[in-house]
Amino acid sequence: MQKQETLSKNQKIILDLIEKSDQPLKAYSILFDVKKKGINAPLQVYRALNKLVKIGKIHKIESRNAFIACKNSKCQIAKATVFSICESCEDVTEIHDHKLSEHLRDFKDNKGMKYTKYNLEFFGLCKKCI
Amino acid sequence: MQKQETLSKNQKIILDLIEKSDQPLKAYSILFDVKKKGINAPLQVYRALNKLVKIGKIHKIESRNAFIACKNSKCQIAKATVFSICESCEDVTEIHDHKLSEHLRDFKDNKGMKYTKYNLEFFGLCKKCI
DNA sequence: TTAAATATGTTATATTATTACACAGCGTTA
DNA sequence: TAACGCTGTGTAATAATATAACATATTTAA
Repeated sequence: MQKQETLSKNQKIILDLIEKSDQPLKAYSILFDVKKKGINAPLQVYRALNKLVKIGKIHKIESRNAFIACKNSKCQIAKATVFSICESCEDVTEIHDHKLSEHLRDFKDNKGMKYTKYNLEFFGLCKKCI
Repeated sequence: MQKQETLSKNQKIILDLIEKSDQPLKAYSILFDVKKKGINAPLQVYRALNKLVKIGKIHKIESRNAFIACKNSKCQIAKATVFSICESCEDVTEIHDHKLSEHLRDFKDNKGMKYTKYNLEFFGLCKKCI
């Protein structure tokens, strides 16, 4: 909870914007929208985005280069993310599936690698687009 | 098998290069390397890459914007990919884990979405970098 | 109260990817 | 065989995504 309160001015502006959207936003579309709030340069946006990703307030949809708010209040750290993406309407939903999370969390390869994070993206067609 | 033989000139040149590397290559580094073979423009590279991804000969590492050859002869279609990525040395390995694949293949959300594809990337530290 | 860490603002530039246009080769089919 | 669709090539221009470098301010903690 206190994480939210210690966000800086730019971070708050950008998180607000992303939280108002239920779909992922792209960096330059964010930039366009926050110009009226005095944020003028891409770097200002990317700095805020990077921080927000780091603290788990938002996630990056890697295959789309876009950023979506995390609705899971428990998810303070962006270390385990699962998304479904409709390839027709581009609707993106974050998935919280206990069983799946367990499998992913418990996964061990045979190379002795130590995992700290994962990102899973499912692609297909949503109900509306089938 | 016959897919390989029907690749075009540019597609072959670029697949050869990627297959010689055990690590992912970036589009513009590929472009640099194939200039001596007469491929001069980014678009020529991206067109070949897109085709090779589509037929499953290579995969895109989304979090790195890089392309790696698929070593799995069965994997003709890029529809189910799992990678481990070392965040220190950037070593990337494709993972084939039967049990994990099963769980991912069988996953159903509660939204009636029809999945055709997924991509999973694990991040952490490899044995050498721990 | 100084140092370290974090954030800001700005300019320029690097990196990644696509649009648009002209044309070539190949197999189908009418 | 000619017309067509499909896939691929080549080239130029440009769009979209992201970072480097520098100067300065603010907050935090010792």
